[in-house]
Amino acid sequence: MAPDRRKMIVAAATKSFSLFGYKATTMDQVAKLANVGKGTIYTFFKNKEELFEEIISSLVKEMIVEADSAIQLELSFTENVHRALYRLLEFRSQHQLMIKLVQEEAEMGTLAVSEMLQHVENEIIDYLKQKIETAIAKGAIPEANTEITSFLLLKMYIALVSDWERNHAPLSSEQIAEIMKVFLLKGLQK
Amino acid sequence: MAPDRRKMIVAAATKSFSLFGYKATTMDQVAKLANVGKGTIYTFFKNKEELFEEIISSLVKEMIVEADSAIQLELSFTENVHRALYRLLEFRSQHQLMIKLVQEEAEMGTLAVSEMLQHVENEIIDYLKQKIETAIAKGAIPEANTEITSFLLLKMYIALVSDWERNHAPLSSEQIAEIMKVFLLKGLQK
DNA sequence: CTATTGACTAAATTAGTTTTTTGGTCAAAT
DNA sequence: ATTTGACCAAAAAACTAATTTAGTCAATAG
Repeated sequence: MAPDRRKMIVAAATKSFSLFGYKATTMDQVAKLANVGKGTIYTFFKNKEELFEEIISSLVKEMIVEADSAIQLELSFTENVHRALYRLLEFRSQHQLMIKLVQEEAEMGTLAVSEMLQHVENEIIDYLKQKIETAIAKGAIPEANTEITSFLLLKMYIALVSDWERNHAPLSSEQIAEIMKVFLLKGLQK
Repeated sequence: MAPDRRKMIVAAATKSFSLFGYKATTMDQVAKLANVGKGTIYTFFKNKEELFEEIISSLVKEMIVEADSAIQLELSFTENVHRALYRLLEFRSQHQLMIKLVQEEAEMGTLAVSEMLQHVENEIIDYLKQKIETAIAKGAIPEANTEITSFLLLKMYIALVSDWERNHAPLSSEQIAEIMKVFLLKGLQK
């Protein structure tokens, strides 16, 4: 049974990116961790960035599985939006690789990392967009610009979960759900 | 009529900060621009940062005057929130000093500048908070956590006006007003 | 006397140079 | 047909020297 070199490489790179970040991970290190010659990496991946892309791509798939598993058909659309988003942001704050990448972007501003995080954000927005389109088709919510709506939903969520904590004590899931309800359901108008 | 040295210094520093940013402005330069010996600056201000603070403090006052002038009593609360916020973000994108500081934060990450922009943001949130409290007292909108609500309102606005433009064509004032209405007034629920 | 100044200094920043590291290649080995 | 690691150019880091700058304070001016 020959070891699957490709998988070893991806596993090693994932581990190293999670531990040290993108920039501080060297291809020599990945090769050593994967018990593989450095050249072998380049038979599977064009370069470091493509290896990174593959890993992020898997990560996004994982996230979507997570979000989907949070959705329950018997609940309302609004409730499910909250549940899916909350699961996604929990994922972001609990997965070692995501934590490291967010940190690397903040501290060093590594370009490849910024691009990749932007990409992840866009994927999440696309995911939300699809859910919103389905809800509109089913007549569950009124028509709207789905691109802007999904964009704004995510931004609101990030504001509540991450930005808020810069100056205040973190909000509980229940508090966030309550706030979302005010904005999504009733609006501020009496 | 002795020239008011303090005013000359503040004027010179404002000009230089607007033109070159915080870091690239030297105290020698400010002194020369203000036709004043460098030591004189330090009889009025403890250090460079305190001089900066005074200028930002004036800026915030200007912004509040701007926002207030956008408010019209005969319009609805929601409409006025939109008008005031729009005026504030217009201010940010049109005032030379603000433009320069936002740019300096993005490009160089100057700490003193980041702190000052955070301070400006907090002042805006405080301003919104007062308006919301008044509206609640008048019974115009339902009760809510005013701290979170004002925070979220600003974040939504910045998302629509600034973040959106990273990947899309800018939204017009009318479009933004429409989106705000959906979220503040009606919610997404049918 | 008080208010103002600019030469002065310690500390920080920048510029220039050398050394080390790193992504990627490819001839040799398996 | 795969895999490898010595090798290379280019990028990054480390180091140093030279310059700049915030802030001080003894001398000066009014």
